[in-house]
Amino acid sequence: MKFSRQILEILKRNQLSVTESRSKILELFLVHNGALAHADIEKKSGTSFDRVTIYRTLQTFVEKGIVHTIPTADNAILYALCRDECSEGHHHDHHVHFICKQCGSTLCLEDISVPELKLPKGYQPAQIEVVVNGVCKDCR
Amino acid sequence: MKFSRQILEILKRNQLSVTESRSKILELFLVHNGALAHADIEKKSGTSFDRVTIYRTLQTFVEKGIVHTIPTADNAILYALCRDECSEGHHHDHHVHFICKQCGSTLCLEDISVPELKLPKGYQPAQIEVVVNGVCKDCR
DNA sequence: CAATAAATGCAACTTTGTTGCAAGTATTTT
DNA sequence: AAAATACTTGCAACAAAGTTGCATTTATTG
Repeated sequence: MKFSRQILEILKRNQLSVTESRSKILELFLVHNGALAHADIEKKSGTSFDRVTIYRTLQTFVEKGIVHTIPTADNAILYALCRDECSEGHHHDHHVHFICKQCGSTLCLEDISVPELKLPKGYQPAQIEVVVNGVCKDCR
Repeated sequence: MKFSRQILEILKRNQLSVTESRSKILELFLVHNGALAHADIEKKSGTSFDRVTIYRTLQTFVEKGIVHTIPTADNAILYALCRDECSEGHHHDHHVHFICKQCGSTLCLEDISVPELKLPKGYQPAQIEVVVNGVCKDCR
């Protein structure tokens, strides 16, 4: 049960007790550096955790703002690490996600800013999700 | 079994046989003028159709480009009518959807153009989905 | 109107996600 | 450092969402 300082730090900061499943799942996100679906985690963790535990862990992470969900056209829920700026319950208002058609991996492009949108009269925007589909730099 | 000229026209144009479920579901989309989830259709059609039929009808409509799916944060698949410009299999490359927090309805804002995005080097965009969350003009 | 092709409904099944509760593990307190 | 407390986990059972094969019904074509 020796996990990196970083992992312990993240969990502690969010007032979560440090358990093996949380540490391990968080490690997966840190290592993978992209979005993961529930199924990915189930596989990559080596089937060691109960399905329910994974569901609950992800849910907790979302609530704490450690991770956020990404909507996709084919309706698989994807989860990705938030940057430090994400505070509890309040994620970035603008988010750009890139899904590669080839390798299927999903990346958060948090450096890319979402341009202003002109909405019709009367529409008040609160959050904007942008999902770009295409070919990533490794797959060309 | 008297459905509007428009409905027959859409089905015919897509080489689909005119059946009651297809006509009725298509009518729902035309009347509702917004996005519908599978569950909405099940309710609004008056439980007259089998669940499976609805799944298959929606799938067919998506394949033919009559309808497209909208990714949402809470991962319910939404379907919305495509404009005429959507040809088979090739939908709009840019799409703006607005989901109202209050009334929950989802609209396609196809008149709104998606601004250019600057992606990091090597990333080739193919399709851009923009989902805006907020308050619609009727709910203010 | 008959022949053919396609769509529907049913049943059974798979996959995905949820809930309550007993047992186990982490944290806090002394 | 051990006991008390609080939280997490895994199991079982369940609910919801989606899929597939096949017999029956419905639409289209000549």
